[in-house]
Amino acid sequence: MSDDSGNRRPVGHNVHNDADELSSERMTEGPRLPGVGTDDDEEERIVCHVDADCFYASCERLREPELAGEPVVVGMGYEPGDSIGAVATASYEAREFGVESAQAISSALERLPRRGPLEDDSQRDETVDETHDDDLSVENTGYYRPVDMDYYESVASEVREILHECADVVREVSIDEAYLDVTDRTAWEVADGFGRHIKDRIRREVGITVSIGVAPTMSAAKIASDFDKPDGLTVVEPGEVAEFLAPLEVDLLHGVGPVTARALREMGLETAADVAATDPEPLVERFGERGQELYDRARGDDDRRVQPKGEPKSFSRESAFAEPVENSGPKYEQIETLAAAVADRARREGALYRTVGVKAVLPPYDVNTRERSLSGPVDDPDLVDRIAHDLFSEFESEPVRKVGVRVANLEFAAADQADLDGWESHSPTSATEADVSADEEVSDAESLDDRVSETNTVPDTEAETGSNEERSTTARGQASLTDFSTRSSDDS
DNA sequence: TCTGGGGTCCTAGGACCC
DNA sequence: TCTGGGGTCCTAGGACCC
Repeated sequence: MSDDSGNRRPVGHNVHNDADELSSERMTEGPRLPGVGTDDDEEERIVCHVDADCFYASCERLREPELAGEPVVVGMGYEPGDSIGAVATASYEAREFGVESAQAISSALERLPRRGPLEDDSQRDETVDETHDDDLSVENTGYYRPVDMDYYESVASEVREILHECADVVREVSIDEAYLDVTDRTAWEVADGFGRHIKDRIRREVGITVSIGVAPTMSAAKIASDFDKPDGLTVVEPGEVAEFLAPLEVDLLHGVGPVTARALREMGLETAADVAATDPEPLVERFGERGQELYDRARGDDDRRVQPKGEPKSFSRESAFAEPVENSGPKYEQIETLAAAVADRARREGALYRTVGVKAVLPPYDVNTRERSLSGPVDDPDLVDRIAHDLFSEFESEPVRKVGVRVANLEFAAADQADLDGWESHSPTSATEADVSADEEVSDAESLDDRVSETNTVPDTEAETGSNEERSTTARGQASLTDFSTRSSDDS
């Protein structure tokens, strides 16, 4: 896009009494006890939101500099043979053709045909895009590249390193986005210089551009980083927040999607200012807790502190069929593949899971989920497979356009936890590893299972793979216990 | 918007317990 | 017997985000 000479300050400088602007409505804490050193909550924070510009496309340009200035689309599903898929990221040049992220790849191709030798329908995957020299109808075409997460991850980690050098607390939101608490690293008077410093470092050392928003709250910082994209830098000082937000359409507020936006408009609320000025009660009635949050955010109230992200809550894999599938064969095959992938992921990440779920999307777009929880956390790919299979059987004969498998209720076997419980010393056989669950049902016979699986929580970190033999024997031993109460009803 | 993939959080009803 | 209130866990679905 155009080079908008970088940054600008959005709203006039405050002449507000900034302190109350943010804290006057604040909850009902009552008078704050002075000097009670509960938290450092007291202070105005300086929050910085860093958001890479069309990150995947920028990464592709990094290793293929010829793509600079050209329309670039990164996505999946447009390779010969694939027919489904979506745009993950479009460069700004590509966006001018109407290509947007999340768009079906087919409509993207309509708006911006693919550049390259595609004339013959030879199904060769490899020979894509060899020639850029035939400048014949090149004008309105673009470069398409498949998603390469490993590479993007490597670029992202370079960026992360810089961010961690620039702030004490960093919350990575996604591969291309992070919040920084920079309260102790800068001051409002020089915040834009600080932001520029981060941008410059990333550009110099990594080679991509980011947009940055600096504000006293996370939500305002987030919106600010979006304000002047790409390559933007927007600083919203404490007194300016409400003013900065006021003119924004409601759907620009974080957490307001199409559904909520429509509902708000039906309530006559078009902008953040409208929301800020309305009576919060109907909002709460309509949207529950989110309503209050919405109201607060629209007014610039947001007392969340930037915190590091913490452990993941679930892992999942899903995949869509080119067209709805009715035969059970291919569906179960997919389920199996996904179950294995998910279980493998969990194991690689050192996670135990206590819940296994499946997803079946039926035409037109009917999303169904089923899940089952075990009595204790396990690491057991076979079990994931069996449960997934079982849960999915309900959709066995339905047309299905997409299937998924998920594990949740994760537990990460922390090293110190092992020490704490003294597991290592007193269960050398690790006989317990054989998950109760290793035999079918698990869920009934709670009291029995409970005790057994309690022991099964053993952080089985290593030593996993070697002992398969033992494991299965033990499993069988326990199976007899639980079998007794559960088995007979289902099988046969 | 005829809709890919990987996540998070919230809600609501039911089961179950005390 | 037709019955309070509170708490927690489980499941399904929905909205949202990148």
